[in-house]
Amino acid sequence: MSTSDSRQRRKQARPAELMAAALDHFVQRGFAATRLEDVATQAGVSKGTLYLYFGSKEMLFKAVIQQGILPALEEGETLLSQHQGDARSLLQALVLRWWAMVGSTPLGGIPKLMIAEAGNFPEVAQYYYEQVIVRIRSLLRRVLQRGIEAGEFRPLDMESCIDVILAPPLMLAIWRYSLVPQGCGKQDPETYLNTHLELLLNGLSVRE
Amino acid sequence: MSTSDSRQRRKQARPAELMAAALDHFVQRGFAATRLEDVATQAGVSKGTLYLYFGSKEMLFKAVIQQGILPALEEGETLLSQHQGDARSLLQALVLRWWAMVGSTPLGGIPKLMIAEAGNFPEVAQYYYEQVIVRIRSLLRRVLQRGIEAGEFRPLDMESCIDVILAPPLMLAIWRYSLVPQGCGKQDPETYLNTHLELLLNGLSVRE
Amino acid sequence: MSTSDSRQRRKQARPAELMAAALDHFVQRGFAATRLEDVATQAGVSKGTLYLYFGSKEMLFKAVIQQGILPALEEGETLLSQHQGDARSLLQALVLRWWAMVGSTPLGGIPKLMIAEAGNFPEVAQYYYEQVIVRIRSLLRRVLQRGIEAGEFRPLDMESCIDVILAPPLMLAIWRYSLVPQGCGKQDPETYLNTHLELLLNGLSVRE
Amino acid sequence: MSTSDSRQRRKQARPAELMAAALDHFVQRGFAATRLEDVATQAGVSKGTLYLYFGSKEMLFKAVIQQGILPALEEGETLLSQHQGDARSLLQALVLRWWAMVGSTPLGGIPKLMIAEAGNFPEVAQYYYEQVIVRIRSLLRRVLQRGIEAGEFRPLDMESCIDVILAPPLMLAIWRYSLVPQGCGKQDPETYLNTHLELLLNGLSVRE
DNA sequence: TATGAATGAGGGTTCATTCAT
DNA sequence: TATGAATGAACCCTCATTCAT
Repeated sequence: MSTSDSRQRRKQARPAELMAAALDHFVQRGFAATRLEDVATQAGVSKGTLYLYFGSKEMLFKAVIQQGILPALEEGETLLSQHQGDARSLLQALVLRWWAMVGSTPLGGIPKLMIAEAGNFPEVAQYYYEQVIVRIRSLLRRVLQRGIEAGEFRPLDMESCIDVILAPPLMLAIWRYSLVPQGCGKQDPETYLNTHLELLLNGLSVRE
Repeated sequence: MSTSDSRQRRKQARPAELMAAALDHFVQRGFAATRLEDVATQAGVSKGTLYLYFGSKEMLFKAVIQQGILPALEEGETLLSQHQGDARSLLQALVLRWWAMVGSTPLGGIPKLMIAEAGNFPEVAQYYYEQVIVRIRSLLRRVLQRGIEAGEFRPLDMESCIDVILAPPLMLAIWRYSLVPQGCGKQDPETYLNTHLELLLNGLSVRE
Repeated sequence: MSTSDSRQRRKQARPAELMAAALDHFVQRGFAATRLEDVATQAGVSKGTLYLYFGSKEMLFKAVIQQGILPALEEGETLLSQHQGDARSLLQALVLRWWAMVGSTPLGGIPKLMIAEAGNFPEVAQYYYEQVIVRIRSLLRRVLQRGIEAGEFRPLDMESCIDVILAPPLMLAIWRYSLVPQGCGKQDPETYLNTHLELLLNGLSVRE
Repeated sequence: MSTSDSRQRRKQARPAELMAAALDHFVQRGFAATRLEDVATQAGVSKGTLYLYFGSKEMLFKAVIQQGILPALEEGETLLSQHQGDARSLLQALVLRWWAMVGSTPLGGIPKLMIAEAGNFPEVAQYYYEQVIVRIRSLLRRVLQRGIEAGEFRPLDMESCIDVILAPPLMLAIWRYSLVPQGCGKQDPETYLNTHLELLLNGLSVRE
């Protein structure tokens, strides 16, 4: 090859580095308040370099979202297809795995970002809804269905249940990128998720 | 009199009208992406008039937040002091009243706004945390305490429980101002809150 | 009126002032090399003010062209409809009037500008062609026709003749805004146009 | 040898290829609007390679002009020194040869380029004026002088005559690189130049 | 010699803010 | 009090230029 390895490797890594820096800033300040120069600086390059990889601020934003949602999806689908146990443990595993693989990583900021910017990027919101939310809901729907059929869970309004299952983990991630960095409140994700699951599974379970 | 009543009334109402318009825009697009001209236009005045009532965009923002959180606080405190029934029904009443009086009104957008802008306005976030979140949590803490003491509720980790109680109503409001306006998903607040309460109260309740 | 006269008058005059300054710069340096800040400064306003009257640099350019071609057209049409004499004197009058009313004024730079920027603004070039060139040619065609029918002029290839009539006055104007300002050559428009007409009319005339 | 002939030839030809590509773009879009990357691409090299041959965009521009004007000069001088016939036929030959050897080739775009960029490159304009225009005018002056002395031409203002002789061929070339490529108007150079010469020589000739 | 990734100055454009009326 | 024309700082984006390979 005519270009050196280190150079090649750098070129390969740049987009990911830039997207990571961009995610940081977008999540912390929002799209409009993020200065591309800050993103570039954080990634260790100059402003112009960004444009070698992303055509515009908006395209960078979209790339950040797209790249950010893939891991979550794969995790979920994989888990569901592999799991063998009962619905209770599956639900538990889903929530805890999501936290471990997504919520607790930088990608955990994407829900906050999408919420904040949905009004400015309707088509990205649409995309996020279809690719992420619809799939996650469908995944949870199948789990609930399985639990109800197995007599583990009470039959409750399915869609509402899904929302109630999702809300606490989502709020955990959102909080992490909004008030917590400002020194407001502390989080104990372990305890929090366990309490959520405890309450949830107890709440779902059939009373004699 | 040289100034008519209607004009007087108008002048009196201006700040509130401007804040309402500003809230609309801030919630929908965020602080940075909101143009003061749009706010002024929606309020039916010119751009310059805004500055007769608010010193800057930032001060307008802070005023919007401050005015927006007062009703919620009053509601909660009133309810707690007046309520006579058991903890279950008090919890239920709190959630449903909050939705009726705050969540379902334009003020319901404030949580989304605070979440989105906390990174850009740390001192507002701090203020919001102390004035709203701390109080609401303390309110819920008292309710839970009462329920546990009365043997209605199981003793669970208090702080986590509070988070879990808050998350679904909050998400309901946030959703309402993020993805739902983009045509993503539909909401049935009644069913949703009832399912939440059903699951929650069942989850909290002591098993024999 | 609520706004003062002087302010109103200023507002009214601004677009013309800005276009005059812009014409100056566009003609001298070309579209791309013209800095809007320079245009604004020359017009005595700030950069931002330009955008109160013209949506973009390109729209300013188009406005400059459009406003710039109107006077020339009116002149020509008026002259033709009013003239009573023979074709020779009409031709002479057309050329000299064009110089007096257009070529020697700042508008005389527009042909150079159009020539330089045609490749960058095809649709403006099209517009200029249809609105200016086609009309001028048609005007000259009628004059030549009249002269031939009256036996004043020899029958020559009409379209080529028109080009040959137009070229010297055009070059006179173009020169004025290209090499002459750089200190290259001097112009004596009177003599030049007279020589042109002398040669032309002699060249057109029928030999016995 | 380590370098093949074809590579050697390539290296030798590079500057000319680059200048040809640059001429194309400069003529079509102007200096400022021309991107060096486009020039390099059209010449089949990378952007950086340009800088191996030309120190800057401006130096490339100057080289293009300098290389572009040499052939025209040689043509003219050669023709004058060789010609034996009368002034009429010499004038005719000059115009037609210029068109054949310069005007109709890519070099025909240089007049348009010089006109457009004179304001941005005064020293290039100066150079062009001295090296090209002054010489061409002096050439034509000698021809006219010869014709007047031989009784072929009427005595008219010499400098104006030169301008009138030059204008139509120049406009022919300029048109070719401005409005014609935008689909405005068609050119028939043969007819056009013949009409020009016909009118011109008739106009110059002495009446009995 | 040739490449193309990287740079950063420059300029178009937006919009919060001011102020004369 | 209300207006809206004017301002200019800020920021996105382009592209001539550099340089490590």
